Amino acid sequence: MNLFKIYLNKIKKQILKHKNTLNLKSEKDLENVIVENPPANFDFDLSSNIAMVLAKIVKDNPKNIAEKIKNILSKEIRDFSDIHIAGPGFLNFRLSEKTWIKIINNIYKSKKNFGSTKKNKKYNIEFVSANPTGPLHVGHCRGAIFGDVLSNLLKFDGNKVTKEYYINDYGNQIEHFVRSVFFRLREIKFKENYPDMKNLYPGKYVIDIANKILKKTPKINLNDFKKIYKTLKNESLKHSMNLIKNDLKQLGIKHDRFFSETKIVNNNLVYKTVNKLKKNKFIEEGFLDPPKGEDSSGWKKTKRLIFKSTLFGDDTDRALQKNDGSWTYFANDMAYHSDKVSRNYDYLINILGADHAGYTKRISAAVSALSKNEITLICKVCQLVKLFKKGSPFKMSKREGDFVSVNQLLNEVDKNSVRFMMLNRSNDVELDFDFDKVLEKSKDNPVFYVQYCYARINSLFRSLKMNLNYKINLNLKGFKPNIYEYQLLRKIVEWPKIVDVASNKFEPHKIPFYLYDLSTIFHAYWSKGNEDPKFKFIINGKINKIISLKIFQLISIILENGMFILGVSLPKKM
RNA sequence: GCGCCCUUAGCUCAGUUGGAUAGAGCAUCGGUUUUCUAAACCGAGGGUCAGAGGUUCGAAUCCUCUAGGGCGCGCCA
Repeated sequence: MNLFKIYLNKIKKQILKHKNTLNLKSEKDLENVIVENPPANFDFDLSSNIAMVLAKIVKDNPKNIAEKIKNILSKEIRDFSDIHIAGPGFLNFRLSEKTWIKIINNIYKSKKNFGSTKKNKKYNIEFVSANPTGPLHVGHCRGAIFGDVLSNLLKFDGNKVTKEYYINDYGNQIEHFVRSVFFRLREIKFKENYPDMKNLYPGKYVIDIANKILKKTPKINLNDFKKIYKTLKNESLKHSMNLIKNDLKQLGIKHDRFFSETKIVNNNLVYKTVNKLKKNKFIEEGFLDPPKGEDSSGWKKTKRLIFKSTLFGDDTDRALQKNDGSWTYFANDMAYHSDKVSRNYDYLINILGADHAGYTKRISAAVSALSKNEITLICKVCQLVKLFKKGSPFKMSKREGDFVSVNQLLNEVDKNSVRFMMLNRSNDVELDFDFDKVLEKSKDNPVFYVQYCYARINSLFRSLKMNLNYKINLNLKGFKPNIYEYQLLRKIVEWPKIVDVASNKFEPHKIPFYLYDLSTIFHAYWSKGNEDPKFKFIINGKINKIISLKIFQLISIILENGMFILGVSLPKKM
């Protein structure tokens, strides 16, 4: 139900029928033709650049061509009540009232599906994947919400989506973490001082985890770290993953699948993956040069397995083995992605933080190699979140206690505001997150602005003692939208296009921006009744104009669909 | 040194596969409430789209170069 696509096709069809009149050769000539909405100061519904595109091909004046096209279309397409040539050769179209009624009824019928096009693809989205060494902090929030909303968006657009979390439960960081728990346990049990060692995790939650473990197994043997490592690791990770899952739950996020790195190592998936790529000569033994611009004094030039990622657009080839011959993080991740590739998705998406942007080329290269260039890994990088409090920035540092956890954040700020605000920017730009601003109930806070729009519509129906779904029949006689109502209608039919573009380009931020714009036009119209009583919706307890109510129903459908995608609440009363 | 992202109004940012007079919010100034929710609305001022070239009917958008800011560079995860 994308009006612009529908009329693009209708127009193309008619023009091709008359291609001899216009000296056209084939459909290819119409490739760059678009139909979109004209600028707001034109009182028209649709606009096309077709005459200008054709001018280039048939080497004629765009205004002459526009005139010819206008003649053809006004005879062949009955939906238009007016066609107008403007500017350098744009064609502007006004839809007839009859057509509008048809469109409105169609939208109303599609309801929950309005805006959705059945794309029917299978996606895998990996996001968050934070190290299971402690609870989530604010920095994780953006990617988490981005991934969740992108999933909602793609699902709304008719696709199947698997939301996945890769648990990095292997390697040095984990050992440091488990050691931290170990020392906390000794601290509690033997009153030993917690050692002042560089790599230990300082957070209080480590003590909580130690206490939980002690409660469950009070007789745990704490003499030999190596001996109890496996058990202790399992227990510690279980607890830290619970912390993370709980944080995600509070944000309204639930993954479909958790995939463990340890499992990859234990099941020899890395060997299998490496052998596969060795056959294609994408992996070979060799030497790497030390990285430039960094201190390379500790560099060891030894022979090891190397993935030739430069064959797939990376800047340098990548090591798969450490000095001791064990696998690198990348080798394991490659094996993990090999598993994802084997699961037959149409698209793989990874959501990463800005600090991992440098990783995208090599992992994309890996997916290309593994899938014989069949599958593209799409990496979306979320830039940093800058935190503000009372207008001034405050820095988080990884050192003790100096970071804001998701838990703390949600103690201060409502989940709905957090979700909306985190998406109210393109993922490519840094985001200022102001604690005080999200608490405000004003136009400063776009969440409330959009919610208020819905609340007002509901209030209106309440005043009329009507249900929001009250059946309203339109007929030509009563259908006389005013200029504000046309503005709203024109905005309403943009919704499917917004969803389409947002989902094609993986840019969920377009949704909140659109909802805000729609709300702006609504609030403006609402206030017109203050200036001029003839714009009031209720006069003497009765409906003034049927059409405005119908339009508000359409708006509420969009707000419901949009906020559903964002995972933000939509109260009927505020 | 190299890679990714960014540079649009005083500030924070949108800008739909290249389209018409580049748009919002905040801030500033001035107005609107006997009324369906003022959590709102209306008006005013504010621009060399970082700079320079190029591509073309047409560039904030595409290409090249330059300058500035952020993140990163592993045989860590």
